[in-house]
Amino acid sequence: MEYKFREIEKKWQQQWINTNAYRVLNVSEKPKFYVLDMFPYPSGAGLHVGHPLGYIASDIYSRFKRLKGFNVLHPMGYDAFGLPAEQYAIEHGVHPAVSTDQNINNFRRQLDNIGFCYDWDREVRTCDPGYYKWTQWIFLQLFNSFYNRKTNKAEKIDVLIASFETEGNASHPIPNSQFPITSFTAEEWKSFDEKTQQDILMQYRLAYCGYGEVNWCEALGTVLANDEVVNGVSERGGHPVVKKKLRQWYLRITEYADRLLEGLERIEFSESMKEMQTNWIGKSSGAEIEFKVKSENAKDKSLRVYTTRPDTIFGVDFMVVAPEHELVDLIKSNDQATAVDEYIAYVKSRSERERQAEKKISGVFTGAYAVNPFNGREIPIWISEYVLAGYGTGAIMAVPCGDERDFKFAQHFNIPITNIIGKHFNGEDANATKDAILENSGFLNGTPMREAAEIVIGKLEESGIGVRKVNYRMRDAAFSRQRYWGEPFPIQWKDGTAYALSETELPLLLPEVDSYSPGPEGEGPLANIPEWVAKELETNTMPGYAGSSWYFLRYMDPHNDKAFCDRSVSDYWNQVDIYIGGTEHAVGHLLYSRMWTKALYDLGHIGYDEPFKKLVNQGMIQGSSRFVYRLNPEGDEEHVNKTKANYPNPIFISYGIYEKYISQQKAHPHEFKAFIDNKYPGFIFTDKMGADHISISKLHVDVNFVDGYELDMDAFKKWRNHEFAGAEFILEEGKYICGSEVEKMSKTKYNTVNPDDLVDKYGADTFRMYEMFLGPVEISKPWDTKGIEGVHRFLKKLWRLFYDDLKGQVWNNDKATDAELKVLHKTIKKIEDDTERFSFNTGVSTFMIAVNELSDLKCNKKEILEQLLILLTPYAPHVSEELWAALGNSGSILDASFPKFEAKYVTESTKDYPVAINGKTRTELTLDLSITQAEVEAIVLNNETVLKWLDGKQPKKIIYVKNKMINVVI
RNA sequence: CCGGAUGUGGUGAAAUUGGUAGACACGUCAGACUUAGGAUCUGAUGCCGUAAGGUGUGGGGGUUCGAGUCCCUCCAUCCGGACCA
Repeated sequence: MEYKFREIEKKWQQQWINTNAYRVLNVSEKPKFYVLDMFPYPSGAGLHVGHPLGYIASDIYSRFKRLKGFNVLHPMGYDAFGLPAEQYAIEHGVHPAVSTDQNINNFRRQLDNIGFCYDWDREVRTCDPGYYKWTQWIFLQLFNSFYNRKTNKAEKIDVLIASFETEGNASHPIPNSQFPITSFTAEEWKSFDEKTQQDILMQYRLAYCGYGEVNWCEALGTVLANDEVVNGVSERGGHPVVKKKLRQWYLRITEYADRLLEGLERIEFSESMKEMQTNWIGKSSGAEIEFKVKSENAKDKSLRVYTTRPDTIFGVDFMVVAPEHELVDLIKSNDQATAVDEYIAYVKSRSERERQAEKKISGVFTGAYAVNPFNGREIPIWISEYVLAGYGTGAIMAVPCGDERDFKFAQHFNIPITNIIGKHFNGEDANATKDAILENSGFLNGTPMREAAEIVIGKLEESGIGVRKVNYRMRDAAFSRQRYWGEPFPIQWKDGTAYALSETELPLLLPEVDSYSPGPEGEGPLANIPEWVAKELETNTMPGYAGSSWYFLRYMDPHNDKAFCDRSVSDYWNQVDIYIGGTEHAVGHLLYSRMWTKALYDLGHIGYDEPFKKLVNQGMIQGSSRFVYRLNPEGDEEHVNKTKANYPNPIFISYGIYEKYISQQKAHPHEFKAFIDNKYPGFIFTDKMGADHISISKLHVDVNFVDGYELDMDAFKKWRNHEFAGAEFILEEGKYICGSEVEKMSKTKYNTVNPDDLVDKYGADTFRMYEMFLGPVEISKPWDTKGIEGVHRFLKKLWRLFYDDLKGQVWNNDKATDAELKVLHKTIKKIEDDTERFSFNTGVSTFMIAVNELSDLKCNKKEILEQLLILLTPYAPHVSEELWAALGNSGSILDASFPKFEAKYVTESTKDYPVAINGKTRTELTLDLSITQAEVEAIVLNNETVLKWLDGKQPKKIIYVKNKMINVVI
């Protein structure tokens, strides 16, 4: 009987649907376990072999945990709002909901093909009103909350209002220093009109509306978050991005900066992932110092700077302010006014990209001076674009002997440099050391730098000219898009003030629109709908990460229409035990989800403040592209036409020949000409100067008709509507060999491999095991289908332990021998270890070894095979289920329990152990591990070879290593 | 420039706490069965050497009876952040 994987897999997939085999209940006697995949954005391109890698890993782990007796939550859904569907709508006029739906159906079909154990009853789609109702609801929780710095958590805005009514804002100063009102009493609060009160409250809300510089992408017609902008262009599409002031919604994630940092210590993320988040948050501590300004045009002004190195205060040789700094216009001297204006005009003319790309030193002196508060020294104030308006105070104190950029600036403009670090400064490079003893530093002379910072901060605070200050690089997260395909904000405007809709009005449905193009003045498409605008509803929509910041909670209680997730349910499922996905979400999704979880926790809606206990990053599967090399006619027009007439068919040369004659390092055009002239006389043109004109195009060829590197020439001729039907090939050793390169897997590079094709050819079980067999889940690697045969052979070999092609059923009820039991129990132990530590590649190997050994032993015993199948279930569920039933078991193997290994079969009792002498030469002794240490010594010391080596000397010591090796030291 | 990770055969990779490096598979070679083989099975396969033997985990150094594994240093590759004061 043959292994008919197609029939088997179809049959069991249907059976699992019929029996609801993967239904998970929220009530169980068993301990819970939550395994989560990062849900996909359903793109039109469908799945390629790279996508399921993480899904297969999580599927294996879920099934394993189920066998181990856990109630496992393992859901799947779709991150369905987002730009590509909207772009598609603009270009093709198809409603995003329609194209998204189609894409989801296709994804689902592809996923089902592979045999995943998702509980599809729990599927979520972020674009579903039943889902985004709760996204809007959570937004309202954020809108109606503020961050109480006293209690260090989010609280209801009512708490804040009550506090204002009794004591003004003394306990809760306004976080935004730019806001015109700074402090007020209870009476003043009560006297404010409604609009003023609302404006003030907006300064505190966790989700708030404000004006700010945003990353505006003209091509996409929308605002992008910082992490969606890469090197000055949009992450998606690579369009230029500029800064623009717009009314925007924000999340006050900066209030959570410290807790986001602290939380990293409690969760299992990879070092690099933690590092990325830490960098993104960018916490630094230092001081803000106020310098009095001496300027002919401005009196009583002072310049506030932020520094992490207050210990270098005596090394300040100049000050630098950002070109956008508010003081610039006030303090510029009459002499310098023209130069300053010119410089600012120059800076404005430069785009963000130019500023990033060419970092040349530029700047201008303002003509004003700042006064060092400790020694009264007058320090020139400069303007330069290397100081950023958005960070700190937009002004710095420059210490050229200790800071590279300051040093270069001083050098460039010939500003004298004060050395406060003695021999640590060589006059040629700045030295940012903290180990120096301070010199030229007034009262700090002789003080180690590490101690000086504290002393300076103390003095500053004492005299009121500065404060200790912690700064973060992270900005509040922009939370609105001028787009259609996203969640509408449950916000209504009245007289320029935003009000929350009541919860009973949710979901606020996304309306139909006639056109997906932007509304007036950079507003979203919703601004084109008269009824929407008449009701003064917010015309922005939420960004892609809104729905994905909490989806892991919805899976727990997906059909609840009373709450986003019942508290008792989230208490049961608790944190995601293991979360699997790519590294690309390091500073986006993973940070936002953590913040939302913390906010929901603060407000009492869930019982934990970190969503993911452990994160596993799956590697990317790259494409391994294949190339063919086409010889093009080249030379003067006459020659080209002649060649085209003589040789109308495209000519392709094999990679080896291309390598030999053409590839850049070793081009031999003359030899190549001679070679080609043999077959195609006159093809290559040699001009009067004797130069050979050779033109070769390197073309991507579909990897699906290249076997390894060898091109299937017939398939190639039929490719792309017979575009190359008449192709001629110059072969090497009778074959056409393709060139190769590792690139991103993409349709345009013809290097995608569709899982459907592989499942069709080898079966889902083979496909699953092969993806795991490729290597560790975390490692990125190019796809190579070559080895899949080996895994397929393994499953066929397994099958033959049960069925013989001729004899039919061969398994029997004989009693297993010790040798057979040993194979089984060794395998149980190894599979348990491998699977538990996510080493699925060695897991697959372990099965191969087991089946090889059982084949060698000719073991067809049910007693052994049955247990082996249970182990195999997570990896190859279909074939396990089939053979499990064949052995006469009535229930599903999914409900079996993972076998326990018996120690006596795993630790061997007798074996030949090597004896090392001085760790070098080895000889063999047969020992029984049950004997005592003294007996071992006696045997070792009476061993002939050892005696010879000892040569009458006493051994210094005998070392026992792990019951495995014994080392005699002479 | 800073930070993180990784370097093991022709290839993907094992080696879980420092203990016989290269498991398992691909590929290659040889053989068996076969009209045939892109089916199946058996054997060989790190490198040098006919062999005995030597040598070998990016290079150099160190700790240890013993190092792929630990420490120092250099090199290479990949990823991330880059004017953040």
